[in-house]
Amino acid sequence: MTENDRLTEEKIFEAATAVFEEKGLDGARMQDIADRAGINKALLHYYFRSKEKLFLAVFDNLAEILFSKFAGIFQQDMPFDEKMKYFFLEHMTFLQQNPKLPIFILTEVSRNPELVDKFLAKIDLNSIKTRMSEDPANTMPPKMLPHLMISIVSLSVMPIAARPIIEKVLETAGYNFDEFYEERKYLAPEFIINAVRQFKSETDNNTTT
Amino acid sequence: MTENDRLTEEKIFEAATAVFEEKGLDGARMQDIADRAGINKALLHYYFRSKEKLFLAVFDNLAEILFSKFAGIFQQDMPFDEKMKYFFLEHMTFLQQNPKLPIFILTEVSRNPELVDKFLAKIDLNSIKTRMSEDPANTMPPKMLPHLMISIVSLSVMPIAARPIIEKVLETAGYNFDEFYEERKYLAPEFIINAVRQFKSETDNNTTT
DNA sequence: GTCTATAGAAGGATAGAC
DNA sequence: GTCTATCCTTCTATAGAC
Repeated sequence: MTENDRLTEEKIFEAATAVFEEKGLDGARMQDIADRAGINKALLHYYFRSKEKLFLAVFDNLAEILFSKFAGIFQQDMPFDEKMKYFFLEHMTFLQQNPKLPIFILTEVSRNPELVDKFLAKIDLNSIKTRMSEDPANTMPPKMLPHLMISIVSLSVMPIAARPIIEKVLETAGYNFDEFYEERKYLAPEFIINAVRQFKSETDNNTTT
Repeated sequence: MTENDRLTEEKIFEAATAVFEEKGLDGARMQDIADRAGINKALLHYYFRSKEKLFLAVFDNLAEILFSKFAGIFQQDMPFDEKMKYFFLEHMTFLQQNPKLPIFILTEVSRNPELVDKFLAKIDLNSIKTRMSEDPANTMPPKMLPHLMISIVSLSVMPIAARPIIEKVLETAGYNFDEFYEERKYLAPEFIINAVRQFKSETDNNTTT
């Protein structure tokens, strides 16, 4: 029955992931998770002891997924401009398929900052930094790197995190969110590339002056 | 006792604002709000009937504050570059003083999108659009305006919304969040201005070709 | 208007049968 | 391993005294 075990535990885990992602820790109900998994509440506790432990397992997994997505893409070995185009295409498509993920992580982390430590340990930040600083960025002071990286992530994440608001505003102006989002996959990297190129030439000017 | 009424209702409202902002709708407890306001639970219901009604009052007020902040700043009458510098300085300082506000609004709206309608009615989107399109942006297609505006807001909001994560990552690299945040008040507008300037010259090239 | 006391419902967790 | 039944706590909400 080990096969059966695995299946049940997995069904619970998937159901819990969906419910926590949708409702958050406080809004999630063990009953909802049980219903969604097609079993009863008692089994949840048999497999995961408590709501908190179940939540931590789910959070851990989701945080890993979200952050390995950053890391994986940044670590691609290609020129900066290509990397930007590749990142936004991949990352924004990923978020499209996981629209609740950013808000879930941001909210839970905001209300319980200790959660951050758990998943940051898993990520090799240095290798991302190295990869990023290989390209045009090496013309900028190291201090600028965090700004650049956070700008990149901001442009990618916000449209999904604020989707209900953006969608309504766009509708008011006669635009469609899905179209907007597809456009943005291509415009966002241009935006970054332009900003960096401009910055680079400014730095060059300063240096040559 | 009308004076006293106003005071009590206001105390409750302030306490509720703090608790809802911190814990969200599901995590907030009427008991916490009562304690914080220095009264008892029964009085909450005397003034606001139910938790939901109290929440709606609080949400409404906070959404108004957050969005009037956007609108007010964008409506300033000054050249585009100045407007950007002014916006990031004002807005990021405002968020610094209200760090829980963005996550609160984003989370509640994400879990109950109907909330959006309520506060969007209050905002004059057209006047913002007009103000924005007066400047360099009138060299870009109208379709680009939403992208630009959402990019601006993204760069301003994300550092606060993701603060616990960013803070830890920065620390790992030997940087300090507060310093980073102060730098960003000045770097973010440069970033936008550069990206737009570059775009503008590209458009010009295309036009002259 | 403000309080104490309590109703009534819901949710997390466990006992015990199969 | 899975279920039913139930305990116990917590939370919203109200009744009723002052």
